[in-house]
Amino acid sequence: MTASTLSEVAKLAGVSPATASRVLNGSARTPAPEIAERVRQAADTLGYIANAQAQGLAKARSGLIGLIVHDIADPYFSAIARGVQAAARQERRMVLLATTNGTPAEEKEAVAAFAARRAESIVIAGSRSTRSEDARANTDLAAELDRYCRNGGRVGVVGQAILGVAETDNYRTIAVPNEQLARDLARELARTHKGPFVIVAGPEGLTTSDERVMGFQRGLSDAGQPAADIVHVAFNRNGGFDAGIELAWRIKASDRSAPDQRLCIFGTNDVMAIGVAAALRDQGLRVPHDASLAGFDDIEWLRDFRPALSTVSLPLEEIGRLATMETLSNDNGGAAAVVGSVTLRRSTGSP
Amino acid sequence: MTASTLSEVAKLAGVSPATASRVLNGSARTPAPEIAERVRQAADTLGYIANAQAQGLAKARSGLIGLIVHDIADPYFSAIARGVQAAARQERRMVLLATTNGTPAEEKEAVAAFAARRAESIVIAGSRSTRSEDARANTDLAAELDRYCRNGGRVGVVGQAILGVAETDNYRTIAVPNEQLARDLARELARTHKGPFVIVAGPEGLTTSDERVMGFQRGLSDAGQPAADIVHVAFNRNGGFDAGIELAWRIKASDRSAPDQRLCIFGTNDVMAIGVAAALRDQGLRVPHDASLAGFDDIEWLRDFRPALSTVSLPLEEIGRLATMETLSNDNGGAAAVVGSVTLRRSTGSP
DNA sequence: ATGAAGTGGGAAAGCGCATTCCCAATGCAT
DNA sequence: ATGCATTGGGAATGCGCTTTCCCACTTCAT
Repeated sequence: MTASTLSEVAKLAGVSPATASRVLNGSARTPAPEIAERVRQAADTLGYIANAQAQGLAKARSGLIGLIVHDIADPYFSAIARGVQAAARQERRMVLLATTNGTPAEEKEAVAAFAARRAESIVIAGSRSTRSEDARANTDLAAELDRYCRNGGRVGVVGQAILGVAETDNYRTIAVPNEQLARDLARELARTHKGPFVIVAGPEGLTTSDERVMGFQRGLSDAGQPAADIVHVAFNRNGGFDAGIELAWRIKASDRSAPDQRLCIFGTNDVMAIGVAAALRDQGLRVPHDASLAGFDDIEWLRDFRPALSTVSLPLEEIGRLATMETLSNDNGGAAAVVGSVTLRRSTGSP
Repeated sequence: MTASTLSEVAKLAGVSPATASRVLNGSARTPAPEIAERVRQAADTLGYIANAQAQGLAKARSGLIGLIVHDIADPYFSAIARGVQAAARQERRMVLLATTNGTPAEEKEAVAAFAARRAESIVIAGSRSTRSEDARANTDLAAELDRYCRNGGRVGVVGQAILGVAETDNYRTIAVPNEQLARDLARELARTHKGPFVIVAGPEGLTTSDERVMGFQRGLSDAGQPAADIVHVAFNRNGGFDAGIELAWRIKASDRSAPDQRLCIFGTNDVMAIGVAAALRDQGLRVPHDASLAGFDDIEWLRDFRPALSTVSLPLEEIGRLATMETLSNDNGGAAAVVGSVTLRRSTGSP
């Protein structure tokens, strides 16, 4: 590690480190053009690259943004990550990445690690959990975030607020209207679908899933339909597949030609819905012929899937971008709203 | 930013900063248990979190790994990123993320930024470019990497080596046998397909695409088939779609029932192939009925796509993991090899 | 001509930590 | 009882940079 230092550059240019710093790394004071040129020359010949760690120490600003996701390979999160990255780039920051598998305990660790690196802000994406076995870890996470905020860090949470964090101005949540949108979706579906509804949900206590379930049920109720059955499985493609296999039996046992017996399945996220579709196909059933199917998120990579999936479109990249800007801006007004929309496609079309 | 410091902890515990450092952040010397306990208590009540920047400065180690990808939302890269993240976590490092849209100029900037942060190693994923308009930027990138390596940084490149970088022990490339695998794929396809082949490739000069094209042609030649036509489009889903629209005309104009006129389309990556499929479907054509279709990469999220895509399976997550470990390990032996395999599915099955 | 205000460079003091070096205290063999 | 090695804590230095603060020196109004 023999990278050259500022004082080496200064010495070569025949100036003081202070002056070199001023010309190379910006400051309120601008040295004379002739001197500046000499310093730049010296820096160039030495291949000088400022040590951001030292700068961070001296300026008490790191230029770092921490991003916490469940799984970076999940298209939901990678879309958000793209937005975060874009915003960070625009604001001349770098992003630190942490993945947690969705466990609050690992989220807490990530926050601590980011705090140690003095990240200027932290963006947390991914559903919260209200399960009792996570209660302890959630409390710890909230405490860690509290501490981080008290020390001047800013945090932006995508989706739902994290329970127990003091609501300071440093802590913002980018609300995703999961419930409202699921409700809209249900109402929309109920207009044409007359048979029973089934919800393929994530584990109970996963807030995002719970909100979507609740909204969907409410939408059905709005439409005068009976509540849907709920199947709880893993909140991913394979969970959807498992549920799909199970539901296939039910579909086969019913009279599919009777509109009032035809099933409409709502997967609480797109990849689950895709898992359901795969399972049904596996069992010789066709969508929408034998059952309707809808998802949530409108994942970009799934749009070429056939039958095209009815879903709720969420501006994921924009959400990531928004969350990031929110943690960087000082205007505490106008909690920027995320707007999604019901997108009906073939998977809930006529059989 | 009022985070408490080591000396505050030390003062509260009634010891010197040196001692506090030794107990809290590990050292060859271990203070007495009774003292250690006191320090730990103090740290706890103050909510002390070590300043990683300061530690990095003092120890000349940052604990950072830089990851450079074209686009984090692309499932190819996000799969690799998952592997990098897993390895980093295992080795107690954090990952810094940079996206570059595939331009060498931005890659160079990312390397410089990582160097400034004193990242211990850098993993670069994504195809190289040999296009003449990128030549200058490539040279700059190579120079930047050279400098980084000379200063003790380690770099791991996924795919092809970057031209012009001095081959030191700090610089390693995780070779992906694109050409060999494409060749295998072509040979395998040629066993059953008797009609003409068309390659939907990325822009000329994109190394990954070029390698796959070359390998495929070689495979066809091995099998005694004439070389395939090549369509150059953008190396993404929309590029594939564009090519698909064009090819649809050709397919419609041919006698699809004649086996020796049926087209087999090779998209040089999976998302391009999906784009082609979407376009053909759009034009009322069916795969594999009206044409065969194959891709490359075996993207996880595309496996539920129907018709199931014949492709070349690449252990993307493992590649990311490998690249990372490679830059962290000191044993310079055994250039760990990536092994892929041809995976035939329905999209190239019988019409 | 003289003092006040303004310019522009350098010296020096940290930023928060690790680590070397020093030193007092202890244990042990002789 | 004496000398030597060993142990364990603290003082001090430095990592590479930013930023006050200070100090010539120049400019301008009076």
